[in-house]
Amino acid sequence: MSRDFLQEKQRQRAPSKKALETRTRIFDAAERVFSRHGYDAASIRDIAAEAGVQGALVNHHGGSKEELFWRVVARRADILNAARTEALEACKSEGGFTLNAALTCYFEPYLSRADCGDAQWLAYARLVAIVSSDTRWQELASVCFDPTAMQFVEEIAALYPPQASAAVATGFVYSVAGMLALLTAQWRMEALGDSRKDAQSRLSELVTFCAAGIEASAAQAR
Amino acid sequence: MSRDFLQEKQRQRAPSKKALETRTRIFDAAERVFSRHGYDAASIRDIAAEAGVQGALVNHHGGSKEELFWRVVARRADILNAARTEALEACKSEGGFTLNAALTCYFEPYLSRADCGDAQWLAYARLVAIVSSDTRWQELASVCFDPTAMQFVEEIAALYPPQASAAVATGFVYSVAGMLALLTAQWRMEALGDSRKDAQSRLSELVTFCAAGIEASAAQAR
DNA sequence: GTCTATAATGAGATAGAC
DNA sequence: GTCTATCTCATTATAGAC
Repeated sequence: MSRDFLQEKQRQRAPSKKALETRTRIFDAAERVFSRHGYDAASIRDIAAEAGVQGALVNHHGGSKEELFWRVVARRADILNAARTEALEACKSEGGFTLNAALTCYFEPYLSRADCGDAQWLAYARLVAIVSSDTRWQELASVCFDPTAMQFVEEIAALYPPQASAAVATGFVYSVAGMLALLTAQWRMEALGDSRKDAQSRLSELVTFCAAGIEASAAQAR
Repeated sequence: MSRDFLQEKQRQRAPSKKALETRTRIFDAAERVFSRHGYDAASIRDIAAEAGVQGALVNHHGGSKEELFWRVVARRADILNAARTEALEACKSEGGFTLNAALTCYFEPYLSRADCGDAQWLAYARLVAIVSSDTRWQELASVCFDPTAMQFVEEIAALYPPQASAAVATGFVYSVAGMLALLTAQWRMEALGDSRKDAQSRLSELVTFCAAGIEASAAQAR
């Protein structure tokens, strides 16, 4: 598997408006079903039923099951990465670049979309968690997420001496794991005694947690 | 599904030595196959082949696929929880109880087994990651992991004023997410520029990261 | 682009002999 | 306890009509 098929092949003619709507409906349905059941337990039939189309149409628009998953993940990754990079650039040009600001620029574009009631973005969060935790999706992760993550890691590492850069990279992975936990493991937090709900204050608490963690790790590596 | 079947039902007579070996071989094989492919993508046939037995025998010893998964997860959870609680008690009775010590008591029993070359414990790490990140295994997690986790959360929360307890619970979930990331996402750390390997120093860095994070979150909640 | 129908495969589970 | 054989079901994917 490679990213090749993510490039739409040259079409004979532009797709009709109706076809595009159907395709979007299928991709949205796939996103929800994959997020509910995971990759393997999700079936093309489930996805077709959720989208209100026939199974064959899912294959037509999405290709094989694995291709469909790649496409669904890549679709929002592009939006997300653009928002993250843009926030980072804005932050740097305003001269207020700090560790806390960098983490906020990375987390916020995601959390604001997911936490504020958009079911599709919330579903997408679980897809990212799946991709991030399974070596099976290593190449997909490296295509969709690593370039932007690398950019952030380098910017943050520049705040510290060179010998701390490995600690920063690891701290960033811990931070992303924390972000995904916030999106997918609130049930565990509740089970352990945290029933707070406010999304904004959870974001700021996550940033506090991760920034302190990276700061301490980098200081120890000095 | 409930935990009922985790209680071995009364047997007519004690199982033979050979039968116990076979059972262990099947459980070990299931652990490896589940960890490689995830729950859904793992098949009973794969597990049987890995154990060198017939498929029917897997059902005989493990019950249904879902029961088998429960049993495999519960098997090591008992060992792990005992080691964690014991370390915590030892630490308290020596009077050296701190946040860092508590986190070390929770992480170390796991990481020392997983990082130091034991393939079965390493495989088990991925099972825990699966259980912790999917609401489908919510009940399993609450049976196997929540009681001990709760104990640690309460001990840690006692170090802070009451209004910080929710932040401590959330910080603990972030910390466990970090521990799982260390065990299952080293490939991401390498992709982002950390190629260090030493297990002992990674444990101490993880503790540094999480302790600083919890400390800062608790301080903010004050 | 969309549908129906179906091919081809592999899954989990069990019956019953030994 | 262990094996062989088989049942039953669901899966992905495609062929071909419209």
